[in-house]
Amino acid sequence: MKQDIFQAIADPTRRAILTLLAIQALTPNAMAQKFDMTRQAVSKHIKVLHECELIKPEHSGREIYYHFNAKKMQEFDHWLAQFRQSWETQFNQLDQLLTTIKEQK
Amino acid sequence: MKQDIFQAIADPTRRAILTLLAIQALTPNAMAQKFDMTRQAVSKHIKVLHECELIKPEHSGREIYYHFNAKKMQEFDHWLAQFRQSWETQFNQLDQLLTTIKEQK
DNA sequence: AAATTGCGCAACTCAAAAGTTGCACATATA
DNA sequence: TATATGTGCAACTTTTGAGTTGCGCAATTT
Repeated sequence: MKQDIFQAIADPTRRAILTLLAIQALTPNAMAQKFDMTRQAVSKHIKVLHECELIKPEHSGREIYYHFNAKKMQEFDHWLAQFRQSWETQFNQLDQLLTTIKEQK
Repeated sequence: MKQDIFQAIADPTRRAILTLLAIQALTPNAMAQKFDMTRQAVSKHIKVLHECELIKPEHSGREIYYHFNAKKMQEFDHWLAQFRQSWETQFNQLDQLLTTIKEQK
């Protein structure tokens, strides 16, 4: 069952994992040590992140290093794009309001 | 209980509501008609979006128009910023790889 | 004032997701 | 080969969240 990136980042632990992995690749055990949580719990988060391809595994002997996949994270950027115009518009309106108030003085 | 914006956008219906409201302000009833869903169900989504300030109510008689709050949506942009460097780095590495392959030909 | 309309709130059901425990498998080390 | 280590998978419990039904309140309409 394919996971969706929006749900993947909804969880604080998963966001923390992504922040860690953006700096350096880590094994599941290494991640579990960072958070006060069993390895299996972290492993489930890893599974979610992996299924939606936000992270990628790199096998090295019996260890698995998970890497952050920046390309996938860009999908948020694309989703956000539809709102950029809105916030620019709202800020322009704010500017206009401020200008109007200034002129009224 | 304060909601968090990451959880707010995790739900597809709430994302659809945000997309609608970015275009124009709507009442809860108007939203419910857009989706095949009871008004109360939409109302719960509105509550979540309102609690984390992604939308703002504007009372007009007995109707309530909900507006998209672009300023709040920018928080995603800020959160994403920490990863921008990562994906630029990864793309530069891809560029270098492609260049290397090209030179080997 | 009575009826209608638009809303929000609370209680309930049902499904999904987070976390634990236990197990199986592959890779390393003695 | 025997043992230890790193990992994923499955079953289970507990919590969370989406959606419905029913109710009450405030603003309009007749």
